[in-house]
Amino acid sequence: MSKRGRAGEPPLYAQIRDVLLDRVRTGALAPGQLLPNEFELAAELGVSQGTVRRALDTLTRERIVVRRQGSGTFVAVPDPDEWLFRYFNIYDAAGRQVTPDSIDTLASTGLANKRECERLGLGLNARVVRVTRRRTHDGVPFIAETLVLPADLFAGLAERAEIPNTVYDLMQRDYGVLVGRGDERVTAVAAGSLEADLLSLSPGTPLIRIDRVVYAIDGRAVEWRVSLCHLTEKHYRVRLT
Amino acid sequence: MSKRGRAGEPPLYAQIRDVLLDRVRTGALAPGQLLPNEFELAAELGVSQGTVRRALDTLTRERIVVRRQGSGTFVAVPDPDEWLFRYFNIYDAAGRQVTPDSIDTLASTGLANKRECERLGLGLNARVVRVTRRRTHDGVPFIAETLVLPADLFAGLAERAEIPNTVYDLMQRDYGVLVGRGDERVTAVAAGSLEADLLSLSPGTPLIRIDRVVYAIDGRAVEWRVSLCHLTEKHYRVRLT
DNA sequence: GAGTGGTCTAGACCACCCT
DNA sequence: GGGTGGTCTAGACCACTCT
Repeated sequence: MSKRGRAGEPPLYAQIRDVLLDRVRTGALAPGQLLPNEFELAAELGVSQGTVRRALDTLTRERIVVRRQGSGTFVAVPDPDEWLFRYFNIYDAAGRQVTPDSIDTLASTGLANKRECERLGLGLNARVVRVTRRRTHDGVPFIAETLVLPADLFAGLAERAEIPNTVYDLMQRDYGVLVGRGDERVTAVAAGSLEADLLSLSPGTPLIRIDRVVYAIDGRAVEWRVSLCHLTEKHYRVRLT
Repeated sequence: MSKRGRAGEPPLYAQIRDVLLDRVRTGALAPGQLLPNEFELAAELGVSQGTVRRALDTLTRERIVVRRQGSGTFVAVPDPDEWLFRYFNIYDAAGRQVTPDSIDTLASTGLANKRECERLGLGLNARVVRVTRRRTHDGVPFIAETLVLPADLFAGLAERAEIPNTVYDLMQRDYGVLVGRGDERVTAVAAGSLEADLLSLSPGTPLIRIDRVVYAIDGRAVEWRVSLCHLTEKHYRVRLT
């Protein structure tokens, strides 16, 4: 890392961000841990306090760290509820975010098929963990979904006694995979006989099909999920900015 | 505006942001206009250059201004293509954003009904402009939509010879309404006989229903739109962050 | 070369949290 | 009261754009 931004090199504050992010990724800084204050970090890294601040501001926006005035800067702790809601954008008629439960969860491991390799960016002969489940609201099933995850990243996942309601904080807590962003493709489909059965519908009922790929902060795809949702008095919410 | 952040007062950079935003809103700074440089603004407003920079950084993120190193800071010019794509999140199978055209556009003015008043936050006896149209891709109609706008904000809109393909840059160019954000509710519905006719489908075909309210930067609702979309080989894309 | 925004530094004071 | 992040200032140098 050089002091002056020589040709093509990223600015100092971005380099500092990367250094700190690496410490979180490798576990040198663990979730919940208090970071040194700005002046200590600045001295250690050989930059000014303002540059450290700028790096920490970036990490705050990326939800990697949490800053509390008067207390300090902490590595963010993945919170199950927060993660459940962050990617679960279904709201009821009154505008309240819906809290789903999971039932009939089944997990297995197998060889990835062509489509799975494609969506997850895996090589040939890669193994995947597949999870199927139904999600309910007030006891009524309204989503049937399948999750596909690279088995080498999540060893032993299929053998766990229980798959939690949200897998994203599990990824971060137990497997050290930092979730960064996701990409969804939404379409409308007619319920087939399978979905009709799972969700107690007439075949042909219109459903929302959400095809989601989630990427780790380093860009690797870590989950492909397809959710078929029957939305009555509920909707999928998108904020346009 | 006070120099020191006294109890409860927003920070200086936020106050400066508001001052500059007001100049854009009132037209004192017109779209495309070059702003004074950071030092001139700082001198004029009685703050330091760093504080002005921070305000301008905020306005840049909000897409109110555009900064070009070596050239200066300009008030953003609403660009039809940019605005069309910004809120039109439909992509084809190859991942390319779809460019829609409009046909059969009809506009009229009338008294707002209860639902319209509700969604647009209008008082009783308010008038609205209603626009219906179909949108096509490669000449094939795939969306039927209705737009509802407060008539007092958009005087003469219904009488225009042509309603453009995207109304959002029109709002900003011709009516001085700065578009800030939108909120969409997505559900799946079965095509009724009307939609089936408009989009050449069999009744009962699953459609995506997008119910959108768009708000100006000052928080007023400026459009309520319902789009019924038939997505074959296309999808509605959502980025999760 | 003149002018602009982008980066980086150094230092001050304030508001807030904890003990 | 001592330590932390949040704000604000002043000034330097760099990279980029235009003429």
